[in-house]
Amino acid sequence: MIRRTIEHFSLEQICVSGQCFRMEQKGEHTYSVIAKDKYLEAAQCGGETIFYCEEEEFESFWKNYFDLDTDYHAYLECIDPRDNYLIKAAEAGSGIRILRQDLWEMIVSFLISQQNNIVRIRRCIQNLCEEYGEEKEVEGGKRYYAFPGPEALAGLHEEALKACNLGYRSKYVVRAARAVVSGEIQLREIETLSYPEAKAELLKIFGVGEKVADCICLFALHHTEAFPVDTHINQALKNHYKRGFPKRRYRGFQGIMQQYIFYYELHMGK
DNA sequence: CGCCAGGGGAGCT
DNA sequence: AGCTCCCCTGGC
Repeated sequence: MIRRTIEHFSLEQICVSGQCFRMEQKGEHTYSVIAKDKYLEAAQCGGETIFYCEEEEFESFWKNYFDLDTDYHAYLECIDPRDNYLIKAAEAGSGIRILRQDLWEMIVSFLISQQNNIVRIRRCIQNLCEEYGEEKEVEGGKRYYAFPGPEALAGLHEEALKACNLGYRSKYVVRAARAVVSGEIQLREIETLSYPEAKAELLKIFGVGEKVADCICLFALHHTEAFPVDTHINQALKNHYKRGFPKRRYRGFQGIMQQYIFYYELHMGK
């Protein structure tokens, strides 16, 4: 069990920020997360966060996963004080972190996300994991399912994934899995590339377009200059940035600002 | 039953 | 860059 007081960190905000589909609220202050083959429960009371895991696992995995070594205060400080909208958005979502998630998981998750809502995306991924992920067990006896690797999905027929509720996105996932297994798409190599190079590689995957590629770059590769534009962001840009979002001002970390805006649009209503 | 929207994408021009 | 068409579920 690890206790930490962390500035600009909110499990609740991260959970509903829409970048992770395997994090859920368990109790009033408690959350569970599954990432790769790992399971974590965490709680937040006041300014203190409790991670229910061994120190070794916290240090070697979760600390990096939650991006705890990054100074988000510095990002918040950069915001144009005259930009009332962004100031409000960032205040509302100041506890958001850009998680460092697994590349394959993000490819599949955001392939599934297209023309889909968050509740259903979560269900699709849960179905996928329960059906094809390896079953794991934590000490308390609690069972969970790891995310299925490309090998586990490459041999499937499209119809099999339709049973997981993926609908027409099934073929995207199966084809992506085959591309990885065949070596046509090399995940380890993509991880070493710059943002434009990685994005170009990801765009080669059937079913991956601009928006999905940017989500993968931001949430898996931590290319914080990626600025995914979906319908909500598009709406916000139309309403608040008629002359375009000031990407120059936030060069290199527009993606952080995107998350504040996305969170604000989705949860603070309009 | 029909209609439509939900964090798009492919394939055109 | 902008357009059309495609695609699957769930809610109304």
